[in-house]
Amino acid sequence: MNIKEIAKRARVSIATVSRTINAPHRVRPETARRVRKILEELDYYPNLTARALVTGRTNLIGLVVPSLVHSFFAEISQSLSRVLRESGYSLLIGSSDEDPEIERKTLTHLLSRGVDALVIATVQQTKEIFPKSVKPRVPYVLVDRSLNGLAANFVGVDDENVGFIATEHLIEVGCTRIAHIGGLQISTASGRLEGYKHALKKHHLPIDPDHIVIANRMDESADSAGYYAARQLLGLKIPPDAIFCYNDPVAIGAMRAILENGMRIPEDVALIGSGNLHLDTALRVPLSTVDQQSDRIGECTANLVMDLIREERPKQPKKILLMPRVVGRDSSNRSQKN
Amino acid sequence: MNIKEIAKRARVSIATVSRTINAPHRVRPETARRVRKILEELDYYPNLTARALVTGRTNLIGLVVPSLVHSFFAEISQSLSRVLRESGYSLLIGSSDEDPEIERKTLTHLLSRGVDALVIATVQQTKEIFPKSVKPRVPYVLVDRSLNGLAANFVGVDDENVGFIATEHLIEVGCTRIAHIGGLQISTASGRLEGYKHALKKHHLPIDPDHIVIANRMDESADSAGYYAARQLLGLKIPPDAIFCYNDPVAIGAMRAILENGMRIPEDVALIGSGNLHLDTALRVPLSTVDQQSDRIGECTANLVMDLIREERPKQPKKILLMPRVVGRDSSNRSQKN
DNA sequence: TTGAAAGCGCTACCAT
DNA sequence: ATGGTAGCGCTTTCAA
Repeated sequence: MNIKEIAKRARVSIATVSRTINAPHRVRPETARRVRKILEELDYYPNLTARALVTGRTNLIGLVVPSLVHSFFAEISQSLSRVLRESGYSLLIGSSDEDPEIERKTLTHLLSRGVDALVIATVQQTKEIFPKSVKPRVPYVLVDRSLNGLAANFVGVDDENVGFIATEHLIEVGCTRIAHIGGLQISTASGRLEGYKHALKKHHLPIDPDHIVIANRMDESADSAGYYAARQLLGLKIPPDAIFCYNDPVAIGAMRAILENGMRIPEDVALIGSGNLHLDTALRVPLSTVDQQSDRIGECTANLVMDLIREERPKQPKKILLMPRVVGRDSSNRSQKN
Repeated sequence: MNIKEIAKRARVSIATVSRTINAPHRVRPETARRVRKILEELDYYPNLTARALVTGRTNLIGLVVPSLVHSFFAEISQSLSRVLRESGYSLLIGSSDEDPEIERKTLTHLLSRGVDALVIATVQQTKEIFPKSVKPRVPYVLVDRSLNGLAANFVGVDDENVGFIATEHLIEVGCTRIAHIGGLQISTASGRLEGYKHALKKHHLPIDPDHIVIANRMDESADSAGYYAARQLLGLKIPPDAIFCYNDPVAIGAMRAILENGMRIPEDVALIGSGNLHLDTALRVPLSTVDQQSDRIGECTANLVMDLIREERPKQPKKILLMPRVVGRDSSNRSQKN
């Protein structure tokens, strides 16, 4: 069923059918009505592939995330998807499985598909996120993770701030030997580490290199990475009395290690993560965390993306920083003790 | 950058360029080499929209899930995405937000986009999942939830079996007053309910209507639905000593209600859910569950979908049933007591 | 082995 | 207000 068939049945030209669909005001009401009737009778839906080919716009937005299973990215995808859908866009989702190589291939593929814009939570660490000379002809937005020295559109939180308020929170509840389980070398990890150090300095607490451990994975298995990192910390001669974890999955692994070790949370070791996942409250010990407004990230990104598409010529990249916020729960609740 | 430009620079016709890309054996090796060189120099990637228009195949698979945030569907999406990507397909994902109306619109939209096949975890309850007379011209596969009386391709678990083995597990650990918090009127919910009853009958336990409560939501907020349903059960004169929950999110809510009520799990009330979510082990009480092999669902679906696309003429619909399996954890571990 | 050309379904321009 | 038609970038005959 195509526009030609409709035209034949309605005894008008295909141009008129097209206008009835896309610019009804340019068709005589009576004609439009007749065409519309046929359209409905035959349950016609335009072939969006053909439309895309001629207009040069697919109404497709490409999204690349490290993992769909990680709630944080799932939440972003969900809200992004909702807002875009309401404006007639569809989401072409690719998971990079935390692999830079897959991410690059996926980006190339999405570009080849003609997406109107790209949204990327990158796992790459270099500025050249696109394969050499694959200059994206479309606007793109980085979410959650930014890239040092790359002036790109960005939506996320200020990670140094995340690290700072999380650490300061632990200090405020009375902890003094605060460790950090960090992530790999990406912006979010280094930002949070900086914030952590910054908070310690401000409160005149020493920065002990032994108290900083890097978890070697941050995807679904961040859990076990957090577990081993925490064990390492607990094995120190003077173990920490608090741990700020890179994110909630890491914190969940750390929680397991601490409890297995016969220690109590928060009495012996207080714990805070980041991301504010849905299930945080249902955990062994309800987990304190830093809320990163994942929904808002999705919404803001959707709106930014649509703005970018509408723009004629690329403007100055926009950075949208959302405010992180500490959500205190049992895992850091030492108020009774201090 | 298009095929025409390549042809000009390589001093061949566009047909030859096309053949070099799609059927190299039909081009003289020397010519092919020359063309390929230009292709690489200019970093050419074919316009897949144009290709789709002429071939009639987009290499796009549409996926509609009730929610991306629900880990179970996220896991399916992830594995589906991986397998399809490896075969050159992309996933066009739409979340229906548990709303049948949005689901129908999304389906129409995806069809309009020309997806080669559809994968649907439907929230609809009638056989007519497609809007009236929008006859899908493409194969589709239902996952997780089937539809009574609709002979469609299906991949999922045998839900009656899920209910049966979950309930029997509770019986085996010594529970006798076993309640069920069920889901809304979809196949998975009614299947599990049947299995629950079946197990009770087999073991000569009474089926008490008061012990069957229906949670009115099953998405992210299934948590709170489970909470209220459990409170209702705990308020009975003789409260149950075990609850089989429709799924893990519901069980998590029930867990909260039980603990808040000052009762112990599993000593006072044993608990089992379904879905085997990643975080089950990290919960307040590690949750017993029924594993539904979400990864395998994704993989099987991907393979089935590709088979269906390759088929010339639609064959008999295929039903792929995976074996559910009880995963016993603390929440039902009453072995010491019995 | 290669090239010319039709045509996928649609939009957009120009003409009427 | 409507129709004719070029052409988006590609694949696929058919001819040479």
